[in-house]
Amino acid sequence: MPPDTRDQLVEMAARLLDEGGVEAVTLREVGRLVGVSHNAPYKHFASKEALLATIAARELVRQRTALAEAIRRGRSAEAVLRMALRRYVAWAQEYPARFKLTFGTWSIDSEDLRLAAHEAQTMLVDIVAATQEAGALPPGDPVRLASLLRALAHGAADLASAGHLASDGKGHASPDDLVDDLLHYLRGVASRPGRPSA
Amino acid sequence: MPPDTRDQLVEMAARLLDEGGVEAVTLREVGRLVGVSHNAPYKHFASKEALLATIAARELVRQRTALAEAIRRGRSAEAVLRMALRRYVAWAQEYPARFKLTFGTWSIDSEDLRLAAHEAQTMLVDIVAATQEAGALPPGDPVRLASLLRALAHGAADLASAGHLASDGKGHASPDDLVDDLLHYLRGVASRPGRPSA
DNA sequence: CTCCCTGGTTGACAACGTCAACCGCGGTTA
DNA sequence: TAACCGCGGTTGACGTTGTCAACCAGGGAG
Repeated sequence: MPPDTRDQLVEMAARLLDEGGVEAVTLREVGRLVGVSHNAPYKHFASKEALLATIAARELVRQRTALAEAIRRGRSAEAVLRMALRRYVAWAQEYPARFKLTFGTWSIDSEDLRLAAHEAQTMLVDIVAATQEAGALPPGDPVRLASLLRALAHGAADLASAGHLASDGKGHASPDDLVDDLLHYLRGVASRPGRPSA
Repeated sequence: MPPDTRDQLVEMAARLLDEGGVEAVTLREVGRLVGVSHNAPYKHFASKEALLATIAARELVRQRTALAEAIRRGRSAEAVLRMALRRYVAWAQEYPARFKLTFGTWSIDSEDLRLAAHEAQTMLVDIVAATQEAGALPPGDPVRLASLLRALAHGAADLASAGHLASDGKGHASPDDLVDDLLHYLRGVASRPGRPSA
């Protein structure tokens, strides 16, 4: 069978999302572009939010896949970690609307979404734990350390994509720079005593 | 004069924003609540986005004021820095919609907005520089270090407010915890060699 | 007195999300 | 074979929204 209508709807919605942000995604326009009536999308998605959630879930699955691939090909654990964080910020800058949608507040409560997000997080925690064992990160709860790294990558990407990083010319730092800085600092403290976890 | 219509509009819009998120803010409802006609808001704001931008600017100004106050009363530079970051994440968690609006992508290009944001950033950089001099942060470009700290606080707050931090029970870390972790690590590396700035 | 700006009104329009009703076709089943 | 049913599609309608246009009261400037 040729790509069925549902796939085309998701694809077109993603295109609109990339081109004009989430507010440019309208069910009627999506249907129009696919060549069906303005109400056809409702035969595949319960609501506009459900369609957006489908896009977000697809994006999370892709990210998990890319992460698995990075692990498979990566040399050292630290290299894999750096690559994963770099990929995260690069993706956020190339597709800011998808990024905001995927990691913004989900208006719909989808099991797919939660599962996909959980899997991606678990993989990151594994990478962090491996990097800790390699001595390139300080010891401590790997979940918490992964949260720290993820929060920094997320914040840097979000601020950058909103144009709130380095307003004036001098000390402008890209999200990549900030990720590198943090990894550098953490490696510096890796061989020292004192962990923050109680 | 009693609070003029414009102020009431901003106030009501902020209330709607807090109660139901940005999508709950509608010009017509705002006018309704204030007791004027559905088109009265257009006599004060060119568009819905302009009204939202006004709220964001107001929020930024308040933040700058609070920051200045914290500097005035703070004991050590490090205490002021920690307090500022804590305040940031606490505010984000108490008023998530204002937070997303204020630090999200601005759909309108207001000079007020840029100026207010720039001032707030400058104050943070000053605090960071003072903390560096006190030896509680590693040396290096204070602008870049401030970006690092801000990115972490922002990312942690954003992920938390979207429910993407610590999905499973075990290693759940609050934004405050992550801020503390980062400050702890940075203090640990403060007295060591090796700065990331080239 | 007249003019005009400010802040308010009502009315209209197009677009959107969503609901309801209808419909043709393919497969299941009696 | 014939009746049936659900899936994917249609058209039409409703209420809400952002926004534009036209109109209007009143108060200060000339």
